[in-house]
This record gives sequence, structure tokens and C-alpha cells, in this order.
Amino acid sequence: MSHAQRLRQRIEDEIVSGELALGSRLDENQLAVRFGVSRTPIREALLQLAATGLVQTKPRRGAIVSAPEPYLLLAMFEAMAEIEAACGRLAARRLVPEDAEALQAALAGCRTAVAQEDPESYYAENYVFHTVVYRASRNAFLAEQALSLHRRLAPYRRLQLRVRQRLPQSLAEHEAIVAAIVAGDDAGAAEALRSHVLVQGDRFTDLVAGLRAPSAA
Amino acid sequence: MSHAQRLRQRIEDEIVSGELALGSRLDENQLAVRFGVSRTPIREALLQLAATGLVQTKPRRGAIVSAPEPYLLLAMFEAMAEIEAACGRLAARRLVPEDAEALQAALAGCRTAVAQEDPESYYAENYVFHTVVYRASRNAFLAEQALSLHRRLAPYRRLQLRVRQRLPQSLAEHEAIVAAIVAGDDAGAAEALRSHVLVQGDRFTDLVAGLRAPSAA
DNA sequence: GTTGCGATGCTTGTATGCAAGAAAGACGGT
DNA sequence: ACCGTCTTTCTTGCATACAAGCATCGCAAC
Repeated sequence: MSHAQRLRQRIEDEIVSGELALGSRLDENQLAVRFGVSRTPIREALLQLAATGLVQTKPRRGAIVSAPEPYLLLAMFEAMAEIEAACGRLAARRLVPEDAEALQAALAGCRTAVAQEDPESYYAENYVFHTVVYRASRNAFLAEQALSLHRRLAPYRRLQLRVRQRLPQSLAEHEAIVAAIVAGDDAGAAEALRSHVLVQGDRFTDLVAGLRAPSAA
Repeated sequence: MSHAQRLRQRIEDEIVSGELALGSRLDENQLAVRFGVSRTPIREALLQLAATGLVQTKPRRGAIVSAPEPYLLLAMFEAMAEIEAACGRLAARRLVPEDAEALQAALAGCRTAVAQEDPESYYAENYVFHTVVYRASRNAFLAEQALSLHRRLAPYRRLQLRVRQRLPQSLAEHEAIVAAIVAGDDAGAAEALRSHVLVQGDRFTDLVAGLRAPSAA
């Protein structure tokens, strides 16, 4: 694989994991020195990330880590809800034993994390769970889109870990989602996933409102 | 705007419009000479298109216009159906007079094209119609995703123009879609759009099967 | 005649150099 | 003292140069 591709993954990971703060500037020279390459592969990596929306470039003003306006973020959560709902709908119709087992396994992982009251662990298991749902849709393209959007929203999801009592509720929703999919209830699975994701958007709204209160006061 | 951005749009347009055939090779040197720039902005444009999926790059072997496997194409049509259904669902819930008028206007354009039995014109009007539906979802992100996918599938949709009697049927479906949205019937609008788009995937399957028959025989 | 190996040429991938545009600071005017 | 303008400097964007890898073609051996 080329340097540019490696850099793309690396920078993307740092954005998704939160190492690179939202809105922070991505200086080509700094990155070039840091990774020990010239500006060319750095530029190519940043341009690809810009094409996927993870970074924003302003002409002659370089690249920053995307920090969408709140209204656009809510739109992204809503879109995520619709796409996940679609995955669930298709999964309920097409569930094969292999995927059913994977769903149960992912669910078990979530249960363990909740039992241990370990948000970080639940965060990881939650990722696995949703990934399994995407795959269960048996639509490679939709799964890819869902995963891409999931990753893009990861920095914001991470903020929600601290919201109290979210873990048990999230787990309960996961249980309901799996139940609907296994039962072949496509409409139910879609609705369960839609509301599961949408509530995250709502929580996010609460969070933003909470964070803004001090500065507004 | 920079050269790279202009080139990106230009090449994208040529792919979407069919000027650049699916699967054809995109030689950096040729493109550089053709557009009168160096290879650098060409590379940057191609990499961005690769990030959005319109072209594929193989390491050390350059870029070609994406020509997905049939199974992936069907997945893309299915994903398109789900995303458009989501747009319709939201549009039905949120319809504002402005969007209602835009829908009626787009519908009128489609009617005119069908009355004139002009497939090329209908193709253009159909594009407008779907774009209006996306916007009516009042979700900028979802609309953007829908439009992007619509453009990406455009080369295949174009192939379907010749399928007999598709125009009147497509128009009838458009009428039903608008009726559902205007009535605030979100589930109905979603289902109408889903099947409207899915049938294109089915038609595409027929087409592929038809094209393959000679070589298989 | 066919097949395997090697050389050559062409293409991509990266580095470096250079010019143009934007941001920031200094200087002068009010 | 403050504001506007000019200049300087830093960054991006493009061009060119260079290196590395793959493909193709030719040649030789079987």
C-alpha cells in the first residue's frame, strides 16, 4: 500500500478516536514532518478525507477536522437512523443462521460490558453490535455506507458515554432489535433501530444545550 | 476554485453523463495533456473520485471508471431505494408549501416529457423530480447522500431509457409518490419510493440478463 | 512451437521547487 | 489612541524531477 493510503487510514483513525480534536487545523508541513514524508502524500490523504467529509478544506486555507454545524449533525444522526433502520429491515427479511449467531454473540458482549459497568468496553461492544447488524442486511453497499457514517459520528457518540443510565437502556434496545430481527419482523426491526439511533441524536442535543448554557449565561 | 476541484467536477460529469465509458482507463498523462495541466491536480482529482467510489484505483496500476460487479450494483439500487424511501418518509412528515409547489412543478415537467414521448427530456425531468424529493426531506445530509448515489447510478439508469413503456409507468409512480407525500402518508410515500426505485434495479437485472444472453449462448 | 527468463519502457508514487494568495503585523494617518 | 492600509511572511497549489514497480516484448532454451 502507498504512503498516502496508510496516512489516510492513520489520520482517519486519529480523527475517529478523538486524538485529533474536532475543528483542529491540519497543517501539511507539520504532518509531513511528523510522518517523515513529503507534503505530497499528506495532501493526497487529506483530499481523500475531504471527499468523504471527515475533513473540510477551504481554498488556500488548508484543511480542518470537520466540525459540522449542530443542525447538520442532527441531520446526520437522523440519516444514520434511517440507514440503520433499512439495514434492520433487510436483516429481518434475510436473516441466515450465521448472522443470527453473530447477533447473539454481539449481544452477549454488550451484556457483559453493562454488567461490568464499563462504558469504554460497552463502546467497543456497541460498535461490534452495529457492525453485525449492517452485515446482516446482506447488502454490502448499504453496510459500507452505514459503517462509514457510524465512524464519522463516532467522535460525537463518544461524548455521550457519560450520559447517566444510558448503558442499560441501550442494551435493552439492542435486545429488542435482535428480537425483532430474529422474529422476521422487518417493520419492527426498522422502527427499533430508528428510535435507538435517534435517541442518540436527542441525547446529543441535550449535551450541546448543556455545554452551551454556561457560555450563553 | 482550484484546478483539482474543477477537474474533479469535470471528470465526474463525464463519467455520469457516460462520455467516459464504464471500466475505461484513466491515464494520468493523457488527462494532464488533455486539460493542459500537470499530473498533480489530475492525481488529486482522481483520488477524490476514488474516495467517493466513482473510480477505482489499483496500486501501481492506475485508475479506471468504476464498473461494479452486478451483485454490488443491485445492492446499490437497493440502498438507493431505502434512502429515497427515507427521504419520502421525512418529506411526508415535514412538507412545507414551498416544497409542495416544487413537487407539483417537477411533476408537471415529467408529464410534459411523457406527453412528448421524449426519453431524453424525461431523463432530465426525472432527475429534477427526485432532487426535489430529496430536498423536501428537509435533511441536508440525507439529500446530499441521495443525490450523490443518484449520480453514481446515473450511467446505469441511462441504459434503461430504451426499456419500452417505462415512461408512462414511471410517471404514474411519480404521481402516486407526490400524492402520498402531500397527504402526509409517510409510510405510503416511503413504500411508493422504495418500489419505484427498486423496479429500476429489477429492470436493470433484465437488461443485464439480456445483454449477457448473446455471449453466453 | 512453446514456454520461461530477462531487459526495456512506461506508469505510478514521492520529493522538491516555485509562484500566487491569504493572514498577520507594522506603519502611517486621523 | 484607534483604524485603515501596506507589506511581509507563511501556507497552499501546481509544476517538474526523480525513483520504483509492473507490463510487455524479445530472445533463448527445451
